[in-house]
Amino acid sequence: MKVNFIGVDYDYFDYQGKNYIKIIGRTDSGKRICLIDDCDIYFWAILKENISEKKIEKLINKINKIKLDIKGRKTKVEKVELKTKNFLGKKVQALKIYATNYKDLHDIASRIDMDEIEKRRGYDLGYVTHYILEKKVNPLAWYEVEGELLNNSLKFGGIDSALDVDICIKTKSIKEIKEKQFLPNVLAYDIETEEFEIGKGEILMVSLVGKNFKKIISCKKASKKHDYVEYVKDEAELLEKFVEYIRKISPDFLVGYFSDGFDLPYLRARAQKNNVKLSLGLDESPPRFFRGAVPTGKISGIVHIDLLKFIQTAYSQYMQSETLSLNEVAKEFLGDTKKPFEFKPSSKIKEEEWETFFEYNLHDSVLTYQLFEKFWQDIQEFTKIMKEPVFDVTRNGMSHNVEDYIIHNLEKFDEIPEKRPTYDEISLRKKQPAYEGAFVFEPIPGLYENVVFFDFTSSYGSVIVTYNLSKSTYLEKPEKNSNSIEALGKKVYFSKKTGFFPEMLKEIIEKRKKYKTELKQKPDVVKKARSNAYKLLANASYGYQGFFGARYYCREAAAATAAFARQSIQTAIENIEKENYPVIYSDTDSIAFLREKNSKVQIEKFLTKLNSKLPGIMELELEGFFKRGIWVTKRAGKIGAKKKYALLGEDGKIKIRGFETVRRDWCQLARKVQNQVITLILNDGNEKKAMDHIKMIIKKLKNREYEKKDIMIKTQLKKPISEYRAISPHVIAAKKMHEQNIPIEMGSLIEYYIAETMEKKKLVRDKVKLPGEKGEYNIEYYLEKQILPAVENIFQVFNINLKEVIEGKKQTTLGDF
DNA sequence: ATATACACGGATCCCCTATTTCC
DNA sequence: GGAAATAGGGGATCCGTGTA
Repeated sequence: MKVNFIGVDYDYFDYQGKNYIKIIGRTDSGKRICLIDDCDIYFWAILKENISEKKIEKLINKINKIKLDIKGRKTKVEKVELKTKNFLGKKVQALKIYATNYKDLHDIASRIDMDEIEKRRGYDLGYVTHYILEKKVNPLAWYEVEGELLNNSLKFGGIDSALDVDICIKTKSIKEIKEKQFLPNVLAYDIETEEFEIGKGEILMVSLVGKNFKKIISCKKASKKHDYVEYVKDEAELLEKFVEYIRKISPDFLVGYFSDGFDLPYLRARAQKNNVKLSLGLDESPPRFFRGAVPTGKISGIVHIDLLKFIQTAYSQYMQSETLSLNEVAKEFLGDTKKPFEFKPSSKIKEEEWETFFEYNLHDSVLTYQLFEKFWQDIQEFTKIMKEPVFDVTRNGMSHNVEDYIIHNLEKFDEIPEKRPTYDEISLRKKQPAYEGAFVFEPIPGLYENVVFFDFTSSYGSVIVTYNLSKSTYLEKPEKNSNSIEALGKKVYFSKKTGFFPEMLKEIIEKRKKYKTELKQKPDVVKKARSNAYKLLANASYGYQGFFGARYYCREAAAATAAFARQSIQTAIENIEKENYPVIYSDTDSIAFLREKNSKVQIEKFLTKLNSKLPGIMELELEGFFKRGIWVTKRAGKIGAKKKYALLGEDGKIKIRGFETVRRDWCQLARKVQNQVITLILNDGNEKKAMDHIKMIIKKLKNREYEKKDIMIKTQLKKPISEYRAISPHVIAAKKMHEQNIPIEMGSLIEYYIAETMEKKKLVRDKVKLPGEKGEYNIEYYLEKQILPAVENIFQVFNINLKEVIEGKKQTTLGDF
């Protein structure tokens, strides 16, 4: 039988002691298909140098005889081949050791500790990755498959009858074909529960939203019934109905928001309690959970996606939202929000309120569904580039993605994969002191006109490529013709023979450039997603080499990258100053300077000239021209504050970096006022209007004209309450919330305000009150600790001591405020 | 558990010294 | 008068959140 196929969910199983891959996907006619396949199983034993042929032959014979009987499984070395390969860029002789079962590779490897063997590698990739590498059946790519149709067959223990698919094939041959359209069947879901703690209270309702499908299952009755609501008699029936609908719809993707951490584990817990089998898998298996910071929930044959995780790694750094709550994320990407609903115990919800609750619940799934549509393109590109299944790609962090990319591109270099670091190695790496990072220029506080920003494109990435910095190119001993620099308190050397990591990164950067240009010429969603994926990959590569968990960890390379980057930026600054452009500021890879009377064309010419002198793929680009920019002093002292500035663009847009305005742990009022002051000053070029404005604000503050929402302070709880050594205001607020049974956990955003107190209290934390608590805001605190600190150093730029002005005025015209 | 360092600034912690309180 | 308690100053540290 021949069929066109795309792979979506990857899993494997053992049959008669051997491993088989089970890929669930679709045919081009939309049929659900299961593909069964296998591949050679092997790992590598890298030999020491200069081992005689005779010795090798003896060694092979010895290894060939290895047989194991462990974990109730008989396994053996099937064959051994001698190959010439590369390991960390060096030519090596290695034995390719084939075995029966992937899971036994580790045990076999530990038996092979002969003297002639230097290293053992390639047994820790996981069967799915190993299979994808071996057979090149990449997720979300199209293939023409030829094989034996299993129909009520006894093969593999009757797998085809046990699986809820249209076609089940044992693969004979497989060949890549041109990309076809794939419109996945997607179902979003969301549950509402009595309690927040997993499994503690009953599930009140479940909503399911697909392409042309809307459903609420609930045992609570509303006064008016929408046709999408389906009543059930109790929780057990609700769970059964939920399973029934999912089985009927059989989606490729079941999508939730924070569903790894809440919805799916909650459903599982309640199913256990009600003795209902949560047989969501195509083989009717219940979800399996894997340990982690947040456990991940896997459903056999259906890809369970927790969108929150993907957004976290792929998008959060470019987002405006202050939290990654469904509400804020939907607001930012869809321009839509959650429906309003005030939570209370279900016994207190009136009949007419249930209707609103249903609408609320349904809309959460609608938002989740729409967000999936929004990110589907990105998920596809990530999957295709990393060549790992959607389930993993949507959950992995960026370092993991970088590593997957490397592993799936090693073949071109004939490289044997490096192993994952052991626990001991990781602890050792973690103990290493931090190495010197980026250079930041200390600005001279002031208001400047005609500011230009130059940026190094993919700065760290370009440095790694240009100076060939990686684990495989690092030279333990100095060599003459090499790249070298001071780092980690010594001189470090890197070979000039291009390593595979810099080479891969070069390709990533080139691709990113290519798609970015194409995108500019003719925008489309695929190019946008692709360009973005390569951009993220390029940006994460530097961090990867310095990350303690990386297979290709190289502290010297990471430190050298930072060192070469410092050198590059400092040279660029010198060259800009040499042309008599005053440099105002610089941080890591960007430089701000004044163009004074020079035209934009002159600046662009100057940029070309600068670029002609840069080594390798180092390149400066024009980030932008700005009408004005302001840099301020630090709170204490007179020196210029780094990482804090504001710009007025040519288009009139204001760009604010680092100021309290952009920090969520300052109250709205202080942030808004600071923003207004900055805007007024940048637009007018002086502080006059800003001064009037701030006086008015202070007056209103003292008259208590502001609402609670303006003065709420939000701070995230980063660890369990008990672990805090310093008891700061937000910890006190969290404690209060805990006492009032308001659900909080690590990661919760704690909201509180500072209130007036009867007695004089010294510590701020003694004045903390929760939003619900009665009290009046503490005028002195908000003036002295929020409003004034936010704007004081901005006025300092004009040599105005705001405090003196305010207090001075107070003396002359008492009662003015 | 799962990219890096640099930086700001609030608040508390903690040590020291001076002053007050207690006996 | 001397020891213990308290207040306050100031640097160190913790903590959260930014920039790149």
